[in-house]
Amino acid sequence: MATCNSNVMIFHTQIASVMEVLANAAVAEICKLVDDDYAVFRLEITQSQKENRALRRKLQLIELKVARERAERTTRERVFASRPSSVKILDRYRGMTRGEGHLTGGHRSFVKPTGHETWRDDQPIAIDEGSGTSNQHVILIESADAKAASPGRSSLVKQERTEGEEDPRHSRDIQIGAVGVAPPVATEDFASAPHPRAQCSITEVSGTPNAILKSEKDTETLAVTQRFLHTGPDQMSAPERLELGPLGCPPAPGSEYLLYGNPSLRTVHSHGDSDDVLETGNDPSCSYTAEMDPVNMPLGLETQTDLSRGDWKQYSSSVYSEGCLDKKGEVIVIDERTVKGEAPLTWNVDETHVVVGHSQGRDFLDYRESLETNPNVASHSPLHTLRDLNPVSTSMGPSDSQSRDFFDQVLNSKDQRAKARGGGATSGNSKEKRFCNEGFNCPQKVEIHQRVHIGVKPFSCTQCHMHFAEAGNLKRHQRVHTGEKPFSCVQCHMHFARTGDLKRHQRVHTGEKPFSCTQCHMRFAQAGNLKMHLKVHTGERPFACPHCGKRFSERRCLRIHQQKKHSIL
DNA sequence: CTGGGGAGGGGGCCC
DNA sequence: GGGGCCCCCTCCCCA
Repeated sequence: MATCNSNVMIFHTQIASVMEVLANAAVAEICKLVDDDYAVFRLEITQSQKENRALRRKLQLIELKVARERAERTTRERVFASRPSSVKILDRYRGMTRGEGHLTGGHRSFVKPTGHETWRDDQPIAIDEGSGTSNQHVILIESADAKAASPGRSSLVKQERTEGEEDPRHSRDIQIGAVGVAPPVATEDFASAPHPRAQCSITEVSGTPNAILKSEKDTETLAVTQRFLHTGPDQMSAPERLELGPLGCPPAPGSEYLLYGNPSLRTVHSHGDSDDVLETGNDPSCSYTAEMDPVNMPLGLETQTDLSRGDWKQYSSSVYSEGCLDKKGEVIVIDERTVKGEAPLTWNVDETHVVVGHSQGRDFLDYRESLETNPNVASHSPLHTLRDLNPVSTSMGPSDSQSRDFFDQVLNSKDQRAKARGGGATSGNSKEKRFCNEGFNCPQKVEIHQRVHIGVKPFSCTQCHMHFAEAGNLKRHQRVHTGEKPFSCVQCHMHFARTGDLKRHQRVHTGEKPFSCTQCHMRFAQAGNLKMHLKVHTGERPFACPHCGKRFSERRCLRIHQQKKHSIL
């Protein structure tokens, strides 16, 4: 019995030993697994940290670039300030101030003649005073060095506005300036920097105690920038230089394009080496996904105030593209996108242009008309809606009911406009249907198309105030400034900037009049002329003189009448 | 002086 | 990105 008990004890002891060994082995295995996972986790953390550092570095490069650009502009402006004789004041807003909302005439006043590469001090420039109420002027300041390096490109374009100006941009400037944030120097043209072809686009606000400038992304950047301006980069402290980073990006090229606006009204995923991809959701039909992560968007979102008060500038300036301008010959790289052509591109980060109207006033007119015909539009217009958007809640994805409402309203507005146009070969509901119910294979096209609806016009001309939703339109527009008219008529000596103009002109020679009146035998070479002619039959006289009540079929007739009868310019 | 046609300039937008 | 079309605006000219 004793022997049996002894054997049992030994057996239990052996079992305990085996279990201990097994337990130790299990613990070791678990520890090994934990260590492996921990190593992987650490690796992932390290990679994330590297990515964060890279992004931070990219941000710092942008900040430094802004500072350099501002310093350059300050220097230029000081130089130009000593040359008042080179200032030319042009009223480019004649039409708008007359309520015509059209800039054509104004443009013609200062578009340099073909063959003249630059405006010179001794070159006569028509100064069209236009209306006495005109309160906007453009000052073209010639830059000798820039002219030498880049003939044919005006160096500085200043816009002056008087105190009566109601331009929201101006209002924002006043608002910003009132708190004494910005120094009384030049504005920021984001990518203008020392470069042979560099141009400075200065938006100067006059009529205020101090020339009010652009807002800063944040106060820290402002402080560094101001020190930079006063001391220059070499005088900066080492930590500041380190913080701003080296000049990884070369100075911005000379620019005729200002890529106005804030791509981050919704997030534009166009980074890295990958293709420009807009992660706009699965629905390609005008899908719209916006992301804004405050954690990953450190550019002063906390400084955002309230877009409803007109702080779009601050807003956009804090979220401008983190892209880096680069110039490779004639290829300008912006945010990993390349734009070929003579006209380089420039980021202008100072504000977002959510433009519902445009210079010709057509869309503004449409908006007014919509107000007249549909009072509800007044409270649901894109303008109102944009103002009402919460600047912090930038998510405009389908889940955002407010944003959905916004787009519904904008789309309705556009639809109304299309209906107002009516009758066009491609106008009407079918066109609108094509706008939004058909998919876009290319995400970039989605983005471009979305601009149609939300009115964002990120491409801005550096030589005038015009903004465009598409880069191609900007390029086309710049022929207005360059005077380039590459299309010539073989039957006469006329030249045109566009093929369509030439094609239309050639009807003069061919006698083709494809537009016929259904009420009479009249035929016309242009649809617009037919439309005007139709008023003869309808007796439509929509333009009434506010002074005598006389009505006219055309606005021009009313204007002439007012000029001659009432001495109203 | 006004009405009306001819024609060019230029922006919006789609393909 | 460029082409093309649509549309609006304006100027010019003439009856």
